[in-house]
Formats: sequence, structure tokens, C-alpha cells
Amino acid sequence: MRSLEMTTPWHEEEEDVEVEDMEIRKHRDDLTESSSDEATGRKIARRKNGGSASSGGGSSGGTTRRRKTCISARERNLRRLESNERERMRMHSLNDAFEQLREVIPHIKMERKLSKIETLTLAKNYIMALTNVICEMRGEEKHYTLAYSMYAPYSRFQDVDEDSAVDLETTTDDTSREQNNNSMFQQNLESSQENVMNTR
DNA sequence: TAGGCCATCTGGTCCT
DNA sequence: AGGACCAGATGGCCTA
Repeated sequence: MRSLEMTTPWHEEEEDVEVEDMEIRKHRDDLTESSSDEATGRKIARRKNGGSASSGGGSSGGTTRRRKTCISARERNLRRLESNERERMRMHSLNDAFEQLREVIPHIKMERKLSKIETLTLAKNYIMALTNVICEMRGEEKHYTLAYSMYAPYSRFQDVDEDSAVDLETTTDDTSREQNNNSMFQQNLESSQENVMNTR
């Protein structure tokens, strides 16, 4: 299990070496500039300008803790920065994957893009619907009963029944569109299923 | 203004 | 040992 409490951040830890010399600052600036995304650059800049990313934030209370390793503060600082950079890259690739997923799952186009939770929930429902289609084509029982709610974790969107479905063409508000994404799955799947059957 | 969503930092843990 | 992964914390942006 992971600890629920955050430990003292590296930059607040008692050190016998002065942290943040010019070299480290330069390295950090280089990392910032290397970020191609403008928004990313802004975020990092924000952190640099005083946004505390540390949690808890308590001081060490006067009790000096010596590091067990013999690694210097500068070295540790550099490793932290490199680790931050890797984590940023990792999250960017994760976001790319989300973007690709958004492109392949059918959904009503909205002004705003699908959030991550929406994307995952829609993808899950789509897989379930596809599984049902396969089962039907094989003459088997449906595997899943599709709930017409793509926001299962969020009560405000739960239990939207089919009767409450509104016309896809005339719907303008996001909530109704979202609720109908699952209906669209079914319609798409049913028509493609018919096509498959007809070509046999 | 509150709440949702997001990007980032951070330290702990897991894995190779 | 070092990198990947994970989850908590934080603060910014946006919208109702």
C-alpha cells in the first residue's frame, strides 16, 4: 500500500549543501525551453515562478535529517529534474493515446472534446456493444446489458432510460448529447450488423 | 464563485 | 541502480 501522507519534498529537506546553483537553474530553463507545447511551457513556468508542487509542505521542525546516500544535493536536484521531464513525456504519450482513442470511438461531436473519463467510459461501452453484436451474430446470448449512462461513476448522469432519449439532430445541450452517444453506438452497430447479414 | 478538468511536481514502489 | 509507474497535492483555466 502507498502511504497516504506525502513526505517532505526534496527542496525542503535539510541539506548541508546549498541547493539551486546557477547550473541547475540553467538546466531547468533548458528543460522548459525544450517543451514544444506552449501550454506545457506555461505550466512549467508557473511552477518556476513560485507555484508549489509540494504537498503537505511542513517544515522539518528543526530536526536535522541527514541523507543516507552520499549523493550530492546538486546531483539529486538534477535527477529530480530529469525524472520530472520523463514523467512529463510519459503523461504526454498517455494523452496522445487518449487522443487516438477519441478519434476511433463514435460519439456525438461536441463543442468541447471528450474528457478522459468520458473517453474511457465510452470506449468501454463501445467494446461491450461490439461484444454483444458478435454474440448476436453467433446466435448466442448477449454478454452485457448496456446501461444508457456513460457516466456510471457520477450519479448526476446515472440511470438515463431509453424513453428519455431526445432527437440527435435537434439536441444542443451536452448532457443530452452525451446520453445519446450510447444510443448512437447501438444504431451504428445494428446497421452495420444488418449490412454484414445482407452480404452473406 | 464553485466545481470540473487538466498539467505538473513529487516521492514511494515496482520492475528490469 | 535507474527508469517506469502510480497516486496525492497544487494551482490554473474554463464554464455554469
